[in-house]
Amino acid sequence: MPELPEVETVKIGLGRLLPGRRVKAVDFDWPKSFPNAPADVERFLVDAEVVEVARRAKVLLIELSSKYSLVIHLKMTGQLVFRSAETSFGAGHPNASLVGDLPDKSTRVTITFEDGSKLFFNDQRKFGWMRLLPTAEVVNLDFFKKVGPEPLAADFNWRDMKQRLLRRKNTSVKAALLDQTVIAGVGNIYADEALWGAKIHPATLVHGLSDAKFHGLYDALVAVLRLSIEKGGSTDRNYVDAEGRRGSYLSFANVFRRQGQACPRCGTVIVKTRVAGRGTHLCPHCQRLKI
DNA sequence: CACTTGACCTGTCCGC
DNA sequence: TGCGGACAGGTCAAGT
Repeated sequence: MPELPEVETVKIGLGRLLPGRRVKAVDFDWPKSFPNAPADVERFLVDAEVVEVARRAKVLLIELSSKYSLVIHLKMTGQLVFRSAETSFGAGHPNASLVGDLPDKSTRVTITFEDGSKLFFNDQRKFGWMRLLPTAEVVNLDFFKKVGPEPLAADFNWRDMKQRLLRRKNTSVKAALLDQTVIAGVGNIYADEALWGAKIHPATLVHGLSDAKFHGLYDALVAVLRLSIEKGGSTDRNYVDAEGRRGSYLSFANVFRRQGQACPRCGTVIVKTRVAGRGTHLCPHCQRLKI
């Protein structure tokens, strides 16, 4: 669920909150959520200071003064929520967190800083993970070696996108968009939204797309990602920003989870179906499948 | 090699 | 009301 815009929103939030803070203690219980040896955590995380927060694809990187970095993937239900020592927004406060008292039963890792503030890694479904790695080795992770280009990079254009997608020419365009080795950061929400924007049926085979469609898909994807970042990401079940607040993008969505409602463009009822093994939302009039 | 499906988890919702 | 099963979605491993 956290896709590129959600992870970017968390990155921006943590980038404002964490740099300069020094780690005092780390608590974790679920080994899969944080598989590092306690001795390494003691040596390279405790007493280290946060230098910078970055993002690549859907992965967050918290760079530390120890020359190690925390590499974090939120997968579907992961959250990174920061609480200052005195945070206590009452219910009804405009900045009230959606998340209650922490730690709670989905808290997998708690990082306490010297000033008493804390960073909680919550993950209901335990698919997400956090790893402590030498910063220099991050680029050597299989994931980083294989992951595709950032769709919002200044030098990424529709021709690059066409070329990348054609690596999966015999599969559906939706499956190709979701493939992180093709393009980084696109997940189910933004794949559906971009395909609606470009008037392409998600099951269309990549090799069946015209240049005009590739160009339109690029424009639609970039537009939807930018809009969502501007809105603080999606308002979805588990996603919250670094301060535990919802985003508002989903209220701007045109098809995602809008089955049964009218297509904003033509009024046809939006349907939900299954493409590439995923729940897929589309307008049967605007996005016709032609083989 | 290209492509598809299942596993990893927990919580929620739907039908009987 | 209780209960089983489908579903949610990111990624990797295993299967075709």
